Amino acid sequence: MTQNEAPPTLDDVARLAGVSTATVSRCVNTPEKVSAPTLRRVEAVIEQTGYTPNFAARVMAAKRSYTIGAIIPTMDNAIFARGLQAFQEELHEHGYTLLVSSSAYDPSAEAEQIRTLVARGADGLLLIGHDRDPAIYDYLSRQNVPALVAWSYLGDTPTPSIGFDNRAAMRALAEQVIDMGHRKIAMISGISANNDRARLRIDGVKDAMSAHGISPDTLTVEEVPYDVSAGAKAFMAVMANTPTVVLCGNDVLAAGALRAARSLGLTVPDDISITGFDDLELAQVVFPKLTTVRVPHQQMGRLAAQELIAMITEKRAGNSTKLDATIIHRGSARPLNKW
Amino acid sequence: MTQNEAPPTLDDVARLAGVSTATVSRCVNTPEKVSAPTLRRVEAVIEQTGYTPNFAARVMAAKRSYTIGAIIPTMDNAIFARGLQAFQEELHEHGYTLLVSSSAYDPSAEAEQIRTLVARGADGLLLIGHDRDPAIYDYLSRQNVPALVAWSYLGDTPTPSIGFDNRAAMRALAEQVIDMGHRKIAMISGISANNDRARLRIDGVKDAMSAHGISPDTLTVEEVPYDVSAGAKAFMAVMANTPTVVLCGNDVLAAGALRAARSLGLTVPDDISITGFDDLELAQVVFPKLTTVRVPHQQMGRLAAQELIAMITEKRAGNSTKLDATIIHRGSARPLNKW
DNA sequence: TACCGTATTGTAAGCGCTTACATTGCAAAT
DNA sequence: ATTTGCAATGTAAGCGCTTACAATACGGTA
Repeated sequence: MTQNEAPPTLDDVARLAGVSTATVSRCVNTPEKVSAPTLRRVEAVIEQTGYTPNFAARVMAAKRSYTIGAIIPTMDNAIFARGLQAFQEELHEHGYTLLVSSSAYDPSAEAEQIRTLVARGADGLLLIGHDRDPAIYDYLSRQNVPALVAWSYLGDTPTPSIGFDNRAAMRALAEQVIDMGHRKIAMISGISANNDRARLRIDGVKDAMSAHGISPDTLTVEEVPYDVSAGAKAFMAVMANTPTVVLCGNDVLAAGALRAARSLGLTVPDDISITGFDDLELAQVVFPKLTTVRVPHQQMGRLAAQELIAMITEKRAGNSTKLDATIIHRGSARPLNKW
Repeated sequence: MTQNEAPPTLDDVARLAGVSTATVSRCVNTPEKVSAPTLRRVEAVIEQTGYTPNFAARVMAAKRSYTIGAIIPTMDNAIFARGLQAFQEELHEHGYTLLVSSSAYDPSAEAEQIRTLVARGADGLLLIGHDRDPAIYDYLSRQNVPALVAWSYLGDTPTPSIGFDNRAAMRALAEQVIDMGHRKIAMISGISANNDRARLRIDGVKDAMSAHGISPDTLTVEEVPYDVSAGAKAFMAVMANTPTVVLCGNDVLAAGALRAARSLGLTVPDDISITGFDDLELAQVVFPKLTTVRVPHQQMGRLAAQELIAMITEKRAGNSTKLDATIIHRGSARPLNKW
């Protein structure tokens, strides 16, 4: 059995094809610079030996890895999956590879992952949200690694971002709910520390309340991790204040709230309205289907990839783009009709 | 502003600390071989310069990357998320980094990803399921990269695996359903081509039918991609044969089936029983909660990590482990009471 | 006092690739 | 026939690190 042989190197290929290493390298990277006969001969040898370029060596010599790193807060639920999928596809079409790691919403884990990805030669980084130690941005600029923030658009940030206005989106949803007659509002939010998305969504609700003459102080907020059971538990907690609507910072939390409501014998939306955020597939799986905010995941992912690649190849600062999030009305919220 | 400077290298550190490059390398990798004063001095310089070892250079010189690659069929739904999370955690505790990529259930994409990960110097690979071109296994053994299969345990495979017996698990569930009196059975399966898990689950149902004197030919099978809408559509299709129970190859498909049932005005489980597989979080979010097969995701992930690390460090063939999957009864299936 | 073993550090040879620069060959221009 | 320009190829210098081996220093032993 063929085994334990060292894998073929570029030198091996060069020797077997009777050309120099430079030529083999050209065949692999810039075939248009090689004459047709030579190219054919070299490719035959590559095929026959099963040669694969050694990535580490390539990165070292070229100082370019064609690799983009992304650090997302979690892989556990689908929040980032669709956007990341689109990001990855777009990258792939441009010859880049995506390296993903998850930080479990832990800032220091995130910092470590960022260092790891940079050390691995990532040409650029995708980060989620703006909230993080400024030292990280310093480090990145010192290492000359372009970074792009997604999932959150803020006006004037030093690091460019492709995202939507979490605050305005949540405000829009809250205003519609208020227009339905709801006044006693509760919110189940993700943990807002180090998470601008969560924080801004809470702010958005308060904005809507203020704008409609409802004191934001009357908002009951429960902050919990983004998982179904936590959402259910939080629902129990906020119900102590007898709200008529529970706005959730995320569909996963809303799914938990829905489950808790059912277990309390409450019918949604007749007894209580519940809304989500993100429009994950989950939103249409639960019953009733969730009224929620649709986030342009795919578009965000694709644009982020394009912008990041442009930043890398054109060696320029990135441009931010604000995308629109839209309210989707489904069955989980309805006008209040008992006064 | 400090910018555009080349990041500090090991040579820089050596010069600033007044030692040789070998000593700096030792400080980083095997500090116990360096005298305390030297170590202190070097560490101070590292701290002060913000030196991070260049990963590519390290891999090249050491021929060891402390990186494990995993190629999963999809990140789109949560099927592999929990297991992978556990895998990653266990790896991390041993100083390894995980590189994940998804093949979108496409064999040739998978093959490409495998090559990519090997070229990147992965010390070992985690693969999902056994079904793939033998040439891939050849390639891996030629490149001397250990691989481990997860999510499927088959008796005597050349490539070791950590998983459960998909066939037996599905058979067990099917037998319980048959014991409930069901005779007209339909199945919504994932695409079985190149997917032993899907295939074996179908086989498991047929086994159960045969064992109970029901002709396996009467099983209606609909194969669709693993997503909710596909599950819903497939449900419509299998209902043409008026089954009393629809076994789904996966919770995601079952969630789709549930949704379709509701849209047809059918009550689950009174009008029809539906079961899932995997026991994802989703299984408890839908209504009614799914009767399903619990897969030991976490345990599988952790064990896989341990075994793979052992294969790498001890340079030995891997051992397979068979884990147990258990049936979880919740509300989506019930005994047939109308004869 | 001469010698040895051990602990610590240094020297330098690669690891497999890319790429600036040098060389070669040949058709077109003079 | 000589020169020029360009396309194709080769030469060789690194990229930043690890590690086998060599060198050194120092305490202990005979």
